[in-house]
Amino acid sequence: MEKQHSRELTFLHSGDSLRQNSGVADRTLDHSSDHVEPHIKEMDFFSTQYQSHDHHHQEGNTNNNGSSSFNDSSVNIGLNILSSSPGVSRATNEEKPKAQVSLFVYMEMFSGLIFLLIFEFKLVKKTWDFQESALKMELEKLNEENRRLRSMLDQITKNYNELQGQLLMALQKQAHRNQQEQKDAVNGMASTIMSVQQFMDPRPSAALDVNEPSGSDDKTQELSASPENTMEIVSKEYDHRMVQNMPGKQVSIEDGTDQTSQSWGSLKSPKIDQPKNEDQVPEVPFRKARVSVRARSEAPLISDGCQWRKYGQKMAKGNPCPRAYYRCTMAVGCPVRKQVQRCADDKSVLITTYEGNHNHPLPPAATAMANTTSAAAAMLLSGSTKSKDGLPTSAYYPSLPYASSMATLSASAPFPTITLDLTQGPNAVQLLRPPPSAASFPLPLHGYPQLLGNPMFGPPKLSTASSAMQLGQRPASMVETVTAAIASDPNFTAALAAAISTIMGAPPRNQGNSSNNNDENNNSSNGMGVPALPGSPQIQQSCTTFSSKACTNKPG
DNA sequence: CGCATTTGACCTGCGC
DNA sequence: GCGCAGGTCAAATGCG
Repeated sequence: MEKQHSRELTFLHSGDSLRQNSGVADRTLDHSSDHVEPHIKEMDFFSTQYQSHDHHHQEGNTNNNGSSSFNDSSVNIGLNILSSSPGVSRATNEEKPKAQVSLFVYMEMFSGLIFLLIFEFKLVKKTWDFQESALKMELEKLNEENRRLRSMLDQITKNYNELQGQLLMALQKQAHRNQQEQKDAVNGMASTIMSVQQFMDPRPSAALDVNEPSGSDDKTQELSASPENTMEIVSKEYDHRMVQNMPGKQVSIEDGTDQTSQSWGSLKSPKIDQPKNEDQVPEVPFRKARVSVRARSEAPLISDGCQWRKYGQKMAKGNPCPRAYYRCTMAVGCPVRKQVQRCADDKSVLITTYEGNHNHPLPPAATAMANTTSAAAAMLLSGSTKSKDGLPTSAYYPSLPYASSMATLSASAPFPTITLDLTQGPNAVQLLRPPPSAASFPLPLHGYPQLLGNPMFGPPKLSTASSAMQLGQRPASMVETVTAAIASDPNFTAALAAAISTIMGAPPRNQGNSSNNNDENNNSSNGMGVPALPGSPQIQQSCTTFSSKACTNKPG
């Protein structure tokens, strides 16, 4: 017991004096180990009584006896320790100073150690405090930046909403004008198509005969008699519907529903009823459009933030991988469905095809994808339905918020399908350049509440002359615009020719057209990313491809 | 036990 | 009219 204490203390000694003392201690131990042991057990090194007493005696010894006292203190240290208590005899007190010095050294060591520990603790605490304050400052900085961004976002949102309101107002005004000028528009369109087709393809087209203006009031009915004019009817319906629904649309926008979704929900009636007059237009089911997203993923599903329930799985022809069918379950009656299938050529590519629009608010995680698909669908639908203006309707290039790198309009799918290829590099979209005469306008706002209501992303820009015309220009200027576009861009001309050929039910004439794909590119492009115009008589099949991808679904 | 998934049957549209 | 293929339904099954 006593030996252990001695060893510890000896080990803790430092400095010359301490080394000296360690020798003293060793000698003491060697000399009196047998006697000291029972007494040491009762010793209290931490007693204040001892400390003050020892201190006092140590000073006295140092002054009076000097170093000699150290030499003589080698005997009976145990007794010395005991004699440090008050009331001991004088004879034993002679040995006391030397032992007290040793004790004092130990105590000094302890106190030094404790001081060191406290110092170290304070140092660590200071470091912590410093780091904590640095972190706090950083956090405050981030908070401040967050507030700044928030205010910017609010400002942008406000501006966007204001612009949106102005746009809606302008569209409403334009609607009334359009109704009055629709006859002229039809006449202008017919003559434009005729002139363009004669320009591109001099062969006579009997289909054009039905486009001759009849001059009767029931023009739509007459036009609907011929499937070749379905596109035009649809376009009129679309415009009328869009304009008519705008005021009521605001409600839908607010509650997150849209008529497109509802109509898409009724999948059993994809065909377009041919109205007898324009008053019946709102009952016409809207076209189904699909947005296919290609992304590399090993997971069976890409996480788009929505909740889906699988309701079916089929083996699709031409693909060894099964196609799974999912339904959005985030809200009761949500019409959105999606199909998930791995690419037959590249199993690492997951093809997710979305259909419909959500009729419920979306979580932030789902907003990006929903915006992307909505924007893509809007691009597709707005393009094809504005084709009455005689322009290549998909010739715009949205900056979709979800990093679409390539947009493909599929011609082989039963419904208009646009493919967003996320497997490509981000620069791929640069391949798709807008026509020179294009003007930038937001997407048509019909049926896409997510586009309207979500301030996260600005409205995807569409660069299209048709958009320009629809949103602002008078239909009377369409012919001029078409003429200018044709004159200015040969690619545009080729695309238009292909589109019009498609409209007229004739196979596309590849005048300067590099696309010869028969499967998906029947309505095809000119190889410059300028799409042809969809709008074949069967609306469901009216698809346009301006970029053929290897792994798009090929039903049938 | 409730919910999600699986899977075969059924429906519908389209081409021949 | 028939067959094919895509899409959907609903009972069966699995899982937590």
